[in-house]
Amino acid sequence: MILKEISVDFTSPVPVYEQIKRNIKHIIAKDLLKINDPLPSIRELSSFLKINPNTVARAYRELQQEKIIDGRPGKGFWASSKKPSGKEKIVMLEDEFNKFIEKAVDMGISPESVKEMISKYFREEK
Amino acid sequence: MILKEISVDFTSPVPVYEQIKRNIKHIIAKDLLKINDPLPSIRELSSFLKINPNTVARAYRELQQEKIIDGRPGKGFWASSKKPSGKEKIVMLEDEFNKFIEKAVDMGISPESVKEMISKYFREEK
DNA sequence: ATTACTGTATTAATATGTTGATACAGTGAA
DNA sequence: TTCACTGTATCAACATATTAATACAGTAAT
Repeated sequence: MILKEISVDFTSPVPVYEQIKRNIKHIIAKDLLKINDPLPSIRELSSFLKINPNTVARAYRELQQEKIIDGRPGKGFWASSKKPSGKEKIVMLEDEFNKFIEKAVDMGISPESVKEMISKYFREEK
Repeated sequence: MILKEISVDFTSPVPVYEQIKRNIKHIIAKDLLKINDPLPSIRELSSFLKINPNTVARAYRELQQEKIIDGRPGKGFWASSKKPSGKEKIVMLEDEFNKFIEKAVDMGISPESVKEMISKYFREEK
């Protein structure tokens, strides 16, 4: 069971439902949860974490909207077989990159410097 | 005067003080405000925008903490001569880029795909 | 139909973030 | 000092976001 893979920090400014989302995403990314594998039920996870079911429900609902997982009343939730395609993910990534570029512009950094910083980043990566 | 360069959208979810910060940053980035040039006083800008002085004060205080501007009671605020150096800005940019990469990892996107997406971005830029 | 699980909806409590009302304090010129 | 401007601090009002209490509804096995 993947329950032990999930933990939250109640002192963090990051909302609990958001921490749960990240946990699940990591679990799926690491392939600890394959297509159609069941997630812990909302009640199971909420009592494990000692939080309200609605908090877990919100995390699951948003993951469902993002097509990461799927679920139905009475059946629970499972890792979606319609996970976002590579193409869809790239579109999401482009959106994030645009936000990053916008921040750079806000800082008054030239596109050339941004480019250089990134080249350096990938060059130094091991 | 740079007053006309500053405007806020009260229907936006972005807080007014944040909009003011961005305005000022853009103005300085575009060199409409050079080192030691005075900013409108807190009261002047707040009455121009028809908002509370505290809202402008918050924007100015945070810009001061970011070393973008400087100021003193009785003297007003002015564009800082100690604006973040190119090196400091690059460090800030690297932090932002790391967050971006972390998001990509969260999405389960390989570093190669990220690299490719970015190359494409700069290739298509005009 | 009953049981024992599932998720869902409604509403309230709580925490946090944003803005405003108002009074206070620093600076420099007349 | 007095005046007219600066920024600052305190507190309250308001909005928004997060979490909880609680009741409701779907599914499947018995």
